[in-house]
Amino acid sequence: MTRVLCVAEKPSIAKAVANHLGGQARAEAVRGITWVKNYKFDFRFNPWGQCSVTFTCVAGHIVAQDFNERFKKWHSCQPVALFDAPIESKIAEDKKVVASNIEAQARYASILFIWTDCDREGEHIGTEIRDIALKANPNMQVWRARFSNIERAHVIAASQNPIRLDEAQAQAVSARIELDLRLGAAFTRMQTLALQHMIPQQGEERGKLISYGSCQFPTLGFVVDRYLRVRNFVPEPFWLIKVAHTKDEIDVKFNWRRGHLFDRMAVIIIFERCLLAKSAKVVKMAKKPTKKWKPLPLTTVELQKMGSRFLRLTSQDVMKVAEDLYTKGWISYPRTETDQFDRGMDLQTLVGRQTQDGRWGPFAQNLMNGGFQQPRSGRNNDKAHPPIHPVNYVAPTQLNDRERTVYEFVVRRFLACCSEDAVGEATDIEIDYGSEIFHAHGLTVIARNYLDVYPYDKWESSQVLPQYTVGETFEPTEANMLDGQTTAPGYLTEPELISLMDANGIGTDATMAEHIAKIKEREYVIARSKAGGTSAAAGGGSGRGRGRGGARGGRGGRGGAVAGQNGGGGTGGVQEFIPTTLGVALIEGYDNVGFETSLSKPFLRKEMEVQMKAICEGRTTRNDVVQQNLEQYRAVFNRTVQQINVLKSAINKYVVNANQR
DNA sequence: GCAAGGTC
Repeated sequence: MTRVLCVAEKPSIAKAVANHLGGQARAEAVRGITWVKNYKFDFRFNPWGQCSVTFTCVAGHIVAQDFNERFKKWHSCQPVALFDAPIESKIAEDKKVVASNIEAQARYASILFIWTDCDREGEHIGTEIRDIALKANPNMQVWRARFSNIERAHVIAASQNPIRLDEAQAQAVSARIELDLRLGAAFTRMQTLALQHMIPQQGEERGKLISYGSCQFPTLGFVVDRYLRVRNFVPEPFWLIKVAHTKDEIDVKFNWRRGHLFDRMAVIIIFERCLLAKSAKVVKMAKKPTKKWKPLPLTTVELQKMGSRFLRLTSQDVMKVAEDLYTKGWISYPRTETDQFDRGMDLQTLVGRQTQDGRWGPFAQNLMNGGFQQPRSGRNNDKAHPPIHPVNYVAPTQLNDRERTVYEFVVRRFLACCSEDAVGEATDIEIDYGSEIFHAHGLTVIARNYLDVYPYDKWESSQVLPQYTVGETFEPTEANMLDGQTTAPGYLTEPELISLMDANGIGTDATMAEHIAKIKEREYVIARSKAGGTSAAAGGGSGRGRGRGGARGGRGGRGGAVAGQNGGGGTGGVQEFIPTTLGVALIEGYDNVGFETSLSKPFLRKEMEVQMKAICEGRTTRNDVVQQNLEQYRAVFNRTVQQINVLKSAINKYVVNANQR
């Protein structure tokens, strides 16, 4: 019988697929690792006939790249040499057993069938698996499965239609790996060696590590950018007009269509015109049905944002907890970009499992009794994993505090997705008063629907507005000219930072939390709990003043010290980030080295993403991209070394001065 | 003593 070796990217996929293909596949243990199993079964693949199958897995990348011995030691060479020092590939230390398992299994098989995730990294991991297998058995045929979820029929279809590895995608990843390694190591060594003697440190033998990474730096850049905007903020006065009218014993407040103006004289003139007009005329009275849409299916990025906003956990903690819940089988795979459920997925069964709960059971039961609605579909599909959803029911007593809050959130979100939009009635009234338009808006919530199970969204009825008719005139009870001023934005919060990283392609859903943790660890930023923290279910953004002034903010924070030393953070509300003196100095230093795009800006990472796509589409090659980027960064590198005093003076300005005080 | 990416 033909022997086929199947290899998935992770244990969960191997197990799920093996069981779909092989019924209850026999799981053989692998010496030295508990989490890899070799599943054995017979299966008929159309192209190859009846086969004896071994289904195993790796766990992400198996091959690691590093500089060779001669360049590994920090003082063995100039940092700039790392731009072209030889790089070696070898089996990662902690993956040796995984690799030898593949070698051993490959010796008995004539076909290698790769089941890594269908994304770029998965394609590269596929080539790693192939290289290891072919070394042990050069005669193997190599195939790959194309699948986008682990639903039974889909998996079986994939098993019958093997395709080839996509070499271009693997090459794109290979370019990323080389660039991240060379640039990360070169800049990290260079700036650490040049600057660390200026940074005070306590106790440690070696000076502080001042790392550079293509994701760390833009992440820090976002924090510093916001910080400078807060510091440089200049409040700006504005003026506005408010009108009130009492009808049917209801006090109606009308807001000015223009919002507010920054010109006092203009407002005075307009206000006088209003007063002269004496009476106001109703120009619009509309009642119309309105909805608050239920949330989209849950992605990783959204989970992290909601976690740091409502669950009082950092993004890294949310991910850690979600991993645990996944490993224990309570929720689905927590790393996904997909916000649409597959049409074929049996969601009702999953809803049914939640009916036994004391908190949301009745709501779930209601969905089972006919209230179920297909979830909305977002625009993203990573073709590898469904949105995050509860898989099995687990009682709260079986979980620790953090697990309980994350599980509760995942379940409530899922039930909300399977429920109905909230329904309300909006009332809009517009009046003309002295040729100015003022409006009042009212909302009556008619059916809360999904809101009953999803307390993280707020939608409340406002005061009931009285009945007006178009054309009706009245004399306002009150008309006032008020003043105010724009207020500074707050420091960058964790959900805001995650949104920025996501929008700019900094890191992946699985790594964003790590980058945030890293800039904390490097002491580029400190996190603290935002005063007046967000209660478990407060609304989204606080409606802080968003006047013209808010958009200002050039560069160059006057004055030295930035953040205090007590970086507690942890309990309380949302985390907000404040750069340390070191963090500000690094960003300002690189901005002042004055290369067209500073290392602190997200453009470079975006550009790399664009080039990776070009490799995938065959418009360029791996080597061209690597060479061209190295050349470009080498210019920045050389210029930075030449002008190292620019960086040093930024460090002086912030760090040294701050410590003298 | 460097990075970012995968996952356990």
